[in-house]
Amino acid sequence: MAPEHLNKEVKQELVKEKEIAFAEFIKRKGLKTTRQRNTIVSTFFRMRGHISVEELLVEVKKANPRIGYATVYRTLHLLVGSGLVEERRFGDGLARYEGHSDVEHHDHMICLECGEIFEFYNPRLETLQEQLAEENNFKIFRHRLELFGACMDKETCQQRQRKKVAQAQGG
Amino acid sequence: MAPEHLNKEVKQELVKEKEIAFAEFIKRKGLKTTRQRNTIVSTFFRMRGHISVEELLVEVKKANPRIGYATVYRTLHLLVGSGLVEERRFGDGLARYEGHSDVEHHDHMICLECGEIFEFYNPRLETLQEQLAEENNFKIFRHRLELFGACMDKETCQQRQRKKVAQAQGG
DNA sequence: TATGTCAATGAAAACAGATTTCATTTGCGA
DNA sequence: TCGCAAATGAAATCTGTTTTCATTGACATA
Repeated sequence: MAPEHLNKEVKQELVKEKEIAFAEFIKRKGLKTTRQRNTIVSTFFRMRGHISVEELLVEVKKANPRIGYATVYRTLHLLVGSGLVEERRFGDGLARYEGHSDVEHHDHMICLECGEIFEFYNPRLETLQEQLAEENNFKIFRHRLELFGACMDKETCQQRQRKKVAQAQGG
Repeated sequence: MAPEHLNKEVKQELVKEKEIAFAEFIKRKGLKTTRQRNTIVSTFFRMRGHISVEELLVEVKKANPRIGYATVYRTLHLLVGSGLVEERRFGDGLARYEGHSDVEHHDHMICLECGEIFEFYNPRLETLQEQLAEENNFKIFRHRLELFGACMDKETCQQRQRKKVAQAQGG
């Protein structure tokens, strides 16, 4: 269930949740709540997509024209630090920022030795797949990614596997 | 079969092939072969991994100290344009360059409507997976990535599929 | 509510990587 | 060999981001 299928009230609820989560992060770190930060954070979470600093600043200035680059940059760094926001860089030299979606699928890492299955999720991976699909005129409905290997935590697990694979290198 | 399993002669052969491929690209574009470009290109292909401009320049200067930043940048852009080299950007603000491997596995895009299977390969996707695995103390031996969706070329294919998916949104 | 402290702010300067400029050199087709 | 467009190299410039620093403001404590 991706965010675009959520209705408006639910979205606003999510925005509020994120603002609260950020406020908690700020408090936890012993930092201060300021009008500027509130403006920037709530503006950010109300925007969609991959947001550049420039784009965000434009919106922020509508609420408070005195807020400048520096504060936007600093607040974005805090957002990234809080884990609520992801920084991305495509080829154009601009940093772009994206709020995490809360309800997402996950991919898998599967240990061939001990059978353990790790779930993971990475937004960059998702975006990249979308990009590749778009370049190939393909529209993704769902995908499956499975990484097969060995978990490094368990020494024996890793070592035993290495021998097995040496003779039969599957791509 | 990944590059690290190839022996030394085969590797040198690959380097030579790439140099030739680049020379052909240069000729095709009506550009000129120069000592500097040859030096930079052959130095680059003899290096491993994700190479920054700085790193490359250091090596290049060992062969010809008069070669400067500008020429290295310009040559790298040509290499990227030729398709022989991939530009990457991680978070550190430095562009990094990586020569394609020739013998690689591929992933799949699968059209659920017409059943067509597209093969694709993208180095960024591979690298990202490696990064994620490393962050999770996981060593990848192989992986499988399948993108399920619809090919946009065929209008009907795309449209019909969209209806089907609307009711059963698989992640 | 008033006070003191230290983080936060904003404007401008600084910074860093990448690109462009421009005078000079060089590759290469005629 | 000649002519000319492309390439080079050093320096200047550009652009996105970070830092500086004087000032403001949040908030714990009195």
